[in-house]
Amino acid sequence: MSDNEPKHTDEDRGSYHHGDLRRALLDAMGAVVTREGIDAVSLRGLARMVGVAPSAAFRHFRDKRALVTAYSCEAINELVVTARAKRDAVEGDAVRFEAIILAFIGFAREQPQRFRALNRRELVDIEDLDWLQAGLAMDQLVFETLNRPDADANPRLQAARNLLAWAAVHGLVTLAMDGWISDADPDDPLGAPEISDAYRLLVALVSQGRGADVRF
Amino acid sequence: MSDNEPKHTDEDRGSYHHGDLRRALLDAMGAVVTREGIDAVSLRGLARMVGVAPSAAFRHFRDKRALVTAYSCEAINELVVTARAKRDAVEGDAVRFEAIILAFIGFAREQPQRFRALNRRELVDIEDLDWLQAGLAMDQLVFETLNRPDADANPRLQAARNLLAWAAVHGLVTLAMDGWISDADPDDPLGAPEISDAYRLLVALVSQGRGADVRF
DNA sequence: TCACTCATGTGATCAGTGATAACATCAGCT
DNA sequence: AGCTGATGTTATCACTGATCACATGAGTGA
Repeated sequence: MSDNEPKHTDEDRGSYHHGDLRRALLDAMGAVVTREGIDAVSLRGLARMVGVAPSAAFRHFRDKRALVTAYSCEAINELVVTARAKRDAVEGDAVRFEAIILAFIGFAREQPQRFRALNRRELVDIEDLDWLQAGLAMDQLVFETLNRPDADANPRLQAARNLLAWAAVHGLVTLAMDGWISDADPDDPLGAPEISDAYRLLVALVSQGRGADVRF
Repeated sequence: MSDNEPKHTDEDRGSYHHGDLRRALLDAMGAVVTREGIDAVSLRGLARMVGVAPSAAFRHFRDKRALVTAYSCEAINELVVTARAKRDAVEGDAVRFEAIILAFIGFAREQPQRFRALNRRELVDIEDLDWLQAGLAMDQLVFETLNRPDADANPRLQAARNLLAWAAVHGLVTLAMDGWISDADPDDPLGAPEISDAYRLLVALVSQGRGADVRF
């Protein structure tokens, strides 16, 4: 073969030395995060996986924080895209609201380590423009779905409902993911009947402004 | 002075070499956590603060995880004690419920780094007996307060309400603490009017089973 | 075609980390 | 008095993030 590669043995290949080391590092990081969580990520480990010297990573990321930020960015964007798609696939305010919630819960349940990494705000560079933009997109998605026109509601009450809904979903997901409540029931869509009950109550509250008349 | 101490210069003093190195390490850790967060804690750093060789710490803690576990234990126990005291200082189910919630929110707002450390479940040894017991005490406190006798309520609905309340409070606190929502308003008891609104809505929901008729 | 340049990767090295082992020391008991 | 065990020290290891000088090769312009 005429293209005698350097010492790399992996499936890199591309134009330059490595091809796209930045991508390769992010992909390797994805694998590590999925397998062992974001705290197990090390620059040297990623470099080893990709077959490159540790210092090479610093050509593409100023420091580890920048790497984590870029990873977080991509994860947020993916979450936003899939959530928006699921929301836009259905009609009706209440259903769309529910679709968004379920998209978040689904993401958290399918890729717990990835979702958990998203919320480790202290690990990212909160000045990073890409990251800020991704966060903005997520906020916008959430609020454009929650803040639906609701003629006869007091706007302040409506805001309170939305924040409470956001917090409750976040809390349910976080508590389950961190092991404070079990969500291992395979028969239940949300992992446990109690969680599903709480979720239904929440939906009823936000959709109808009431909760007492939910039937179980 | 007849008690010629070893080379320590600090305010240790006690019976043996150091006095109570275990305590001193935990106290030093408390200082670091409060100032810079739990991720900034290093065994060597603590040993340096206390004026002792790094390896000395391993005489009192099997590894770093054990140290963090012990710290978490003490923090949980303190939270439980103060929350229970605040709850028992008032009368009436609804008021006691609110007192517990406010105790948790207060702890989180007054000692954010400490509270955040509490929730880093992946950092502790979840087999540790002391830690398990502390967690049990907290669960018990929460549930003995939330699960008040409520004759005419469907138990499943009641459980859903309680879980939703727990999750919502946890979510509000977490979101605020992690900077997803601002809670820096000095005029508001919970840090921001939106948070207070959401909190009032939650209390109304859980206390009365409704939310639509809250006045703002 | 040739030389220049800049992006990319290498190797050596640094300080800091958790952890372990061999050694030293002191308290308290017999 | 002397033994023993708890406690602390010193030395060392493998690992981490980070930085430096240096090498190499892709692409460009003359």
